[in-house]
Amino acid sequence: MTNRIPERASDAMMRRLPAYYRQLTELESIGFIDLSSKELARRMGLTDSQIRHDFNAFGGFGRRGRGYNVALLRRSIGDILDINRKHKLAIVGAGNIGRALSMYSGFDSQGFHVSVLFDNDPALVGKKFGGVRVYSVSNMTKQLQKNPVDIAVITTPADVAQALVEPLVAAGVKGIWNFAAVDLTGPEDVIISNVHLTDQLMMLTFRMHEKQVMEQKSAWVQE
Amino acid sequence: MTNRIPERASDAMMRRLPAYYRQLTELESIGFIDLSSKELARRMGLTDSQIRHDFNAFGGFGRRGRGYNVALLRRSIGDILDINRKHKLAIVGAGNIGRALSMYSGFDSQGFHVSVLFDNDPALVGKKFGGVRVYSVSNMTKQLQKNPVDIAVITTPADVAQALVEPLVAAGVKGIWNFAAVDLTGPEDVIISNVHLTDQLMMLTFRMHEKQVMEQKSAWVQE
DNA sequence: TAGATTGTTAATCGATTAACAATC
DNA sequence: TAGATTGTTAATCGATTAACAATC
Repeated sequence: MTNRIPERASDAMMRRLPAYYRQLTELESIGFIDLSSKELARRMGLTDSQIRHDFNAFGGFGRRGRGYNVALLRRSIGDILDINRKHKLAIVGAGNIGRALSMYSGFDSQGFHVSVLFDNDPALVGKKFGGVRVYSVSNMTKQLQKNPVDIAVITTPADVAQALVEPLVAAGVKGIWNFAAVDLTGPEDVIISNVHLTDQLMMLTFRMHEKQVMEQKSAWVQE
Repeated sequence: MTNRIPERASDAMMRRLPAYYRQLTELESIGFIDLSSKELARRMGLTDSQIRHDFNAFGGFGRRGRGYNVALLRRSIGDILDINRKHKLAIVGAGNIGRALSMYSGFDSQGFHVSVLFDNDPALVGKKFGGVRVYSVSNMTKQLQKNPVDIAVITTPADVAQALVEPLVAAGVKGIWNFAAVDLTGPEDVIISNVHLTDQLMMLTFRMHEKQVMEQKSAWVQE
């Protein structure tokens, strides 16, 4: 028997997984029991072939001739995403973004629980935002030893962000969601996602501009 | 002469453009004048071939034997991204996320200026966050006629988000950055970017879980 | 059984990388 | 001129789509 080490999923496929999960949650809630790849493809703007390919990369959850059981499929994709359990989050940086994320209502319902905030500002330490208490960064290691978290969200100024990675990893953090405007690096067994909010706005203006240029060109050719 | 309509850039390439821009801004600030694709590749973890390919899709900004002039290249990519001019933003929804984004310091320095906030809550109307005044959503159309914006940022509850698209588009908005937990749709000449914050956390847990499983499998095979 | 639809392999398409002539 | 490095075409790689046998 070969113990095939599963290949790393491509970024393109990974990005589809939460979308599948959302769509299936929606379909389950409106009473769908069975679902064909064709119907799911229609709703999501994908091809049925791609959907079957994606699901099969993780083992195949359907029945020939019948389609997929929506509840089972949703649960299976939840397992793949590892969201059928709770995840604890620490937010480091209790500024605007950090406080907003700690009060964001969409996380808890998906099993993401913000359990602690950290900040350097003595004026913020001891305060609570969204029911989450702010601790001093100087007590971060001690605090995370008492109450470990899976994921750290970094919302500090860019210049102090990299220095946080080492103590966070030492405290057992396995994933970092970084909103500071730098590309953070860390040990290879820790997943780091660098968000770069302004990049997203730049991609928006790029597509806006691209569309505008294409329309001009297209009108010009027609003349 | 053929008037080739430029092809739509792939998502993969588009995502590299802001990263190029950031890297070049950094290199310019530390005094680089010329730069080879090889050196840029090394710094960004890409191949030199891909970099030359990317730049050439937009016309080619280098000189054989010499490399690229950093300042010129940065400016050229800024033109492609359309960020060498100011963009005005309206934020619709003055809740946690909306207020945080209005106070976020990273936008203005890149030419993204939040000029107005809208909210339904009478308790918020008239207040200011980050120097930006909150207006009632019922006055949105009138207000945007007086002070038009390029981009709308939607940070409302999911159930009211879609209804905002039509009036925003009618008021001249060409791009929508949507943080509400729905996929918004609009006319095809408007660019809509649906963020889905929880999707990003799910992708993080997916990679964390994937890594964990791969390590277990790998250890198991070695036994 | 007949019709439907998966799981899976083969074909196609597009993106990345390699190679090298052009030229600074 | 010799060395360096782009611009650009060709080769390769990987992802998407098509096709169809398996089977509910």
